[in-house]
Amino acid sequence: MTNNAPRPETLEEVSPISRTSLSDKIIEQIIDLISRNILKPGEKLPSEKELCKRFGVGRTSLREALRSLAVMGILDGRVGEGTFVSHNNQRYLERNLQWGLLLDRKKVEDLLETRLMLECQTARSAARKATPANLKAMEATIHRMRESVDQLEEYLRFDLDFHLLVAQATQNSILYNLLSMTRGYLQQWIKESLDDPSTVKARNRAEASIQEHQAILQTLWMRHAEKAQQAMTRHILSSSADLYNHIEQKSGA
Amino acid sequence: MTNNAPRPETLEEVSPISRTSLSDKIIEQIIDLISRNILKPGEKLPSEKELCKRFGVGRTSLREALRSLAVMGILDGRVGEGTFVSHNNQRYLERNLQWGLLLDRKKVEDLLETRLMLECQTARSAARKATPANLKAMEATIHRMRESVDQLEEYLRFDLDFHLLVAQATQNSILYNLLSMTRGYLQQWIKESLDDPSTVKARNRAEASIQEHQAILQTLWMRHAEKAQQAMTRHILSSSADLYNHIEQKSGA
DNA sequence: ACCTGGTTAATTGTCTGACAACCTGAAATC
DNA sequence: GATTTCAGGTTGTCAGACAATTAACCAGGT
Repeated sequence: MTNNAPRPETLEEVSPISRTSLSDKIIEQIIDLISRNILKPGEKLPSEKELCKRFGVGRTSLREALRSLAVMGILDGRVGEGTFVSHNNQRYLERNLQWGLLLDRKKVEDLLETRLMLECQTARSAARKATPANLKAMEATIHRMRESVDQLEEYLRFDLDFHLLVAQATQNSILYNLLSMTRGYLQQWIKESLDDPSTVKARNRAEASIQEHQAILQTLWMRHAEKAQQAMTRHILSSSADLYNHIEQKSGA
Repeated sequence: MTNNAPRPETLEEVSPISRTSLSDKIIEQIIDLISRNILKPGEKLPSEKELCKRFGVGRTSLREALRSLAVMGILDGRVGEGTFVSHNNQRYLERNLQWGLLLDRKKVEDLLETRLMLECQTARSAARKATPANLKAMEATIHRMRESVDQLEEYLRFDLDFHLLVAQATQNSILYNLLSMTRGYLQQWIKESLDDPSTVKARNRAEASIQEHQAILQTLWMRHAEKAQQAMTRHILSSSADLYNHIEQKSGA
């Protein structure tokens, strides 16, 4: 992001100078403050007037920066209260992919394929790195799925939780973010497809799904990477089947 | 994004009303126009004054929207010329993930692990979907790598090209974007590590690398998904080895 | 015909001041 | 003590102005 291009040696290498706007610089500074944990999640920023004085810029530039960060989900402006650092930076990628996919619909199939890859590789990695605490948490989540098998909303939330727990067990935050955003975006389609009367009974699907989750968890306990990957692949494929039908049917109509 | 929450049936379900700001609504409208291809990539938007009249808002709100879209890489404002729809929406994800990584400046190791997963799965998918034209393009790129084996900059560019061609062959734009982003972010580390005198001779590494690329291409011609994945995995692992050394050494110092 | 320079109009970038909508907390009132 | 009211602060929005930059046009020289 910063302009540290090498000094051009020949005329070919001259690059257009970056006339970064003031708000761009402000954005970089604020992101830097957050990444160095000087601005902590949930914390309130100084007022706009105060920030204007400190940055030495007008309110326009400052506001454009704050607004951009708010749209990206990094800041959160509340009228009459102030501007706060969003406490869930983790959801940042998720939110942004949504903007991106709004640009580029039709990509649900791509998303499904990507998700399959991410999930099965995540399972593989989790089999190696998961701690007993991670696995116990997954166990508890499966239990909650079983209890809420008749409440679609809750059930789906626990389902999502399970997959996020697997991703978390890899201790790879990038992987976690990627998986979280793909799944987050698919969530609405999943719900739609389960509400679709033409699909197999949601209830049956849910119980089969619980079995699959259990199977995945077993392979993780066994720390068997290969089997974990296979179990996850099976699960994703079968849970994607309804989705594909739903999508084809919808696009055909 | 739009507020289509169900009408609350009970008091429990009342949700905080979304006081979406004007600029949020403008952003949604512009994104919608772009996604429906009414605003085409590269096209010029009306001037800010004109847009203010059409949207019926002040210049502040409009500018905050345009600025946010510019930061996300969707629009591109040029002083004295106008505001344009960015012609490479493809770069959108890349750009945003970079912002995300700035927030989360944790480990390059996570990135390397993620890259390994993406690349080997990409190769697998490419083995199924690549067209002869795709494969010929890869062949040409390997040829160029061989010719520029003594010019680090060029060589690395072709190397990157090859991997992007593989990703492109999957015909999955999301996968392509994710891979492009991870690799793009690692590029600077890769160059650093090859300049590092303590690593094995760059020249030797480059020639070994060309062999590996050739091997990958062969498996793709054979349309053998399993072998493609293996070949790519080998390649990434061996190309990552130097990187790991370089990083450990650097963080140790 | 081609280049050169200057002028002008249009456009984005930035600043300032103002007002509206809103929240918080303390003072005033019951 | 509980409730209402009010004052101050904060974000959201608007309007006007100027600066910086660009494109386009036009006249003049070669």
